[in-house]
Amino acid sequence: MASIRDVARKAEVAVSTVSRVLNSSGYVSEDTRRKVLSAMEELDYMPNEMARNLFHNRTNFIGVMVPDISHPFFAMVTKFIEEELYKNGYKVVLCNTVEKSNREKEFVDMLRRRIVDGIIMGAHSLEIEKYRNLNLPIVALDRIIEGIPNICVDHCKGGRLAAQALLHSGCHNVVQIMGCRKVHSYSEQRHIVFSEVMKSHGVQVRTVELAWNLFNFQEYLNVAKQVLDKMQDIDGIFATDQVAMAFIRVLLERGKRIPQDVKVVGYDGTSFAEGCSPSLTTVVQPMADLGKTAADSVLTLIKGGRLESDQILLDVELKQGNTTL
Amino acid sequence: MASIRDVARKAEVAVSTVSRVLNSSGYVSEDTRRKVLSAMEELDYMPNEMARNLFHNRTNFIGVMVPDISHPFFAMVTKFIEEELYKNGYKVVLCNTVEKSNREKEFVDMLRRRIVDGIIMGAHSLEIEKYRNLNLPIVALDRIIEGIPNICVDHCKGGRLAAQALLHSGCHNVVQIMGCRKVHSYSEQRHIVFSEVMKSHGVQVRTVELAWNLFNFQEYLNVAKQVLDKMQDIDGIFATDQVAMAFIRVLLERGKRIPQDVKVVGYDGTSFAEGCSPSLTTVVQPMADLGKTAADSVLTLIKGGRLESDQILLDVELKQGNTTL
DNA sequence: CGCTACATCACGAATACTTGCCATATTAAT
DNA sequence: ATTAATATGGCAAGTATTCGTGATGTAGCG
Repeated sequence: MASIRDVARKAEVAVSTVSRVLNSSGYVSEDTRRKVLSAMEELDYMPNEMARNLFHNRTNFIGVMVPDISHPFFAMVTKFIEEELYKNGYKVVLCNTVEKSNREKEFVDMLRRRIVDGIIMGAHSLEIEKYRNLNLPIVALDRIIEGIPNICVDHCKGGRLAAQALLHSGCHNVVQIMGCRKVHSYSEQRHIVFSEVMKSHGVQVRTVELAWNLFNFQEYLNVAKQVLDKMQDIDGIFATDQVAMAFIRVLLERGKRIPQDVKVVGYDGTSFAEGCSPSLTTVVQPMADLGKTAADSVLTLIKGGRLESDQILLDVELKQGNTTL
Repeated sequence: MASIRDVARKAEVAVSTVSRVLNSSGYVSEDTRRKVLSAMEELDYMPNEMARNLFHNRTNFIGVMVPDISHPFFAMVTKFIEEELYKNGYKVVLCNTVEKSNREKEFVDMLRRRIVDGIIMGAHSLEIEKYRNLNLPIVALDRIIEGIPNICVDHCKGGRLAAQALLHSGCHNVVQIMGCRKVHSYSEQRHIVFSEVMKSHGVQVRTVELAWNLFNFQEYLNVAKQVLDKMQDIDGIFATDQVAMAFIRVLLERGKRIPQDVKVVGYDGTSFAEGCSPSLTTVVQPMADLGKTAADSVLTLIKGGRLESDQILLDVELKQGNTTL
């Protein structure tokens, strides 16, 4: 493929002149300009971005790390991240981490090897110590890593909203399904608050913890069956949308009526929740905002700026569906 | 950050020696080797990948273009693409195209600017002419572009399977919802075959075409309402999972029983189909295979190899749910 | 012991490609 | 003629790799 040198040769000018035409910088006569432009066209020249990047010491890539891109929540957030980054001239390098814990370290190394300019860390990790206090353009998505700014969702409010929804619906005996505790996510908060609120109203709460890195609907169905086998008397369920859907399916199969017999509140607000029948009452996370804010934050860090706060907290809302009263 | 020069200086050897240690090539005495290694450690040196790439003229990036990463089908396929590429030392650059038709051209330009080594084109396009016969490492995912190899799904069989499912359930009057015809996708075939099979059995088929780039559940609900308003007598529906879900929701809201009154067959086999209640009978696309094959195909092209065929056709299966008899 | 031949090791220069700064050259205006 | 503005060229920087070449060291043979 043609290089800037080939263009220069063809247009009979110096390489630097071609560069000037390319970047519309400095002085170039209209005549030369045309010559260069037509040489470019003839040779079908495209500037080599790698050489450019080497010079500028940037890549315009941002690494986005998620546990599972096929999970609706992460897919949606990633979509908004991509959109915002694209608007700012950056591209997304995608990385799935499920069941590959060492990839997180690799990913941070990508930053140090100048493969990406920044990282949005939306993944769950078991070895956060590895990249503490790196002081590189990294932001965490809904996770707490010491020394790394995070964009989180107000899970306390989320837990409270979920609790209130089930309380209003008259639940007395509920179960909540939470992610693996080993994952240092701020989202644990919602289960703590949920529990507190429920208990303060005299409602019995049982908590079931999922295994690490579980993102598979069949597994969710198994969990639902096990839980419902063990706890036949529950009248309320709080879990992420997908897990909630699995419970609904098992409950309906067992002849329970929703919401009359059992109430269900989801968490996430993915299209899952609106797509199903009955539609799920769920705590909606601000995925668009989350994505945009995360993107803007890394960009700020890359530009050498500082974030206003080390923790940005975004709001959640309850979306009423037909699984609660 | 430290460069190879800094390491060389510190270890008191030539830059090229450091390079040899780095790449374990050529002769390096054990002594020198140790010196270099410890200098690297001390300086926390990481080779600059950009410079490497410039020299080798490769980036180890593959562009993956999808209309909407938040759509479960594309999210799932992307996941498998990423997995396979990762195994082969490549990384995914993600690009969403919905409502940005010029991005496809930009994306192909990325190839020519050496930003990515290859492209998997899973997007719908209105201007395929732009990158016909480019002879670059591009493969199309379930789309037909002249001169570009494609990995497709046997939509003929898919259409037949869907038709048979509705026939077996005793439908007499069905509607199928198809994507925008402007999108040159091989998936049109399923609707043609579906129609043929149904008609050959004396079943009336009506076809509704969606607008271009429609990936939003609310819109699907609107379409479902409109269609059901207009065609009150239909007893069978064939559409992609998400659209099918919208129909189910509207049907249930209107007091119809599924599958007694209306049968529904989906297409895709995303987790949507298994997550909902009633579970959807659907034609399952081989998403894992699709992703892996697409990834392997670009890699073959990048290595200068040739694909066995310009069209690779993957199999589909019917997954029986509770929306047909 | 000394010389040749070969293996081993290290280095400099060239390469990849673009950009930015400095220097030089040309033209026009005062 | 001097200054300013315009136009172009040349070279270095940015970093890692590879190749050719020179410099050692070692072994074998006469």
